Amino acid sequence: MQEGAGGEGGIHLLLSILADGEEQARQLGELPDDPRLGPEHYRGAARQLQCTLGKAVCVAKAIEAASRAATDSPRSADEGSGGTAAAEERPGVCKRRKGLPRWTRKFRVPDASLEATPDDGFSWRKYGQKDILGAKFPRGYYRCTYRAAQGCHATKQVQRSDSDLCVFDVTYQGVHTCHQKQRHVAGAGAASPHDAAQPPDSSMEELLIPGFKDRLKVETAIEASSFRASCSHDHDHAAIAASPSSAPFSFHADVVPADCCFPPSSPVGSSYYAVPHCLVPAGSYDDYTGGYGVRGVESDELGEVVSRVRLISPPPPLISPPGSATRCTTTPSSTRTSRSRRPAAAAALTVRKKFQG
DNA sequence: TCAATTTGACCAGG
DNA sequence: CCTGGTCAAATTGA
Repeated sequence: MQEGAGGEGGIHLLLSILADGEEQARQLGELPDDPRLGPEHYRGAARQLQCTLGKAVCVAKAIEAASRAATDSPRSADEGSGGTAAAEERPGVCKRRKGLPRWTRKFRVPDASLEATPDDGFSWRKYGQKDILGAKFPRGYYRCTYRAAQGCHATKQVQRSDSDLCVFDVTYQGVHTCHQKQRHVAGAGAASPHDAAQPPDSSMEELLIPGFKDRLKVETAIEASSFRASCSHDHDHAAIAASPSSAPFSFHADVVPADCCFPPSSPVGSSYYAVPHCLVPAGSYDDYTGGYGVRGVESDELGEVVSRVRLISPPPPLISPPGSATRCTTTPSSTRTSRSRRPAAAAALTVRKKFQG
């Protein structure tokens, strides 16, 4: 029941992008005929317009795909993949979600001995942990608490860095389609829709956590994103910056620039350049497997894209989760509803056990 | 008692 | 065949 992914929200976004494009075209037409500006000046404006149009195409495709998906079987990527039995019931269902947008963030804690794992403001439920070859620390697997209740397939993987015990690598996969209220960082500046659990903007922040406090209870609604596009003329990439400011973590967080803004430039044609990173992870500094593009976008991917479109578009009606006075979590059984009791601590406990033992 | 986490097993991809 | 991702029964704890 992913309600109308890419529906009205997507339309709004599309209209917004088109309006931007119209404005950019107007500005292009009004550029002064000044020989001092040089051709690059005009090319830049043209590129910007091209970026915007590319995004519009992507959003439109996403909307189209979403409407198609709504008429087809609405089953999402791994919804209801109940282990062996479910897999047997649906041969061919892939447990892994290769096509989903994926991006990585780094979280730094001030003290390596701290046990907590990064909290990005969303409610996650741990569903697994695994020792990874070559890694000193196990990787924790989390999925959205509202996976069953709201069909949200966002997941994340948390792994402590080998080289720096203060650093956690968090890999997000899929975007939140749920309506959970997202907490944001207290003391981290103005509330922002920007979210580490959403695909990153063009700056690919690395997040620092100077005051690694336990979950704070500041709630904020996901506001309409200013979702503005920016074109990198140096990279010939289009990227979207979803109101880059502070990330909504439940501890004080600073954002520092990372060293890389885009996926490595790939020798692909102009159609790839047009890949509006707007709707895809703009690339992570060390991991990017989305493979999105205007061309070859698969339906599942589009579903995620559309989901994001819905999230970032004019504020969806924020449905308070059951008992939302406190944050609720729901287990995959879809019958459980209660406050998260041991947020993120357990995984870290395991890490500590490993440390100690 | 209920819900979240842990952990071993299963499965698919490479 | 190895590895990573997921499932689900068992365990934990409020």
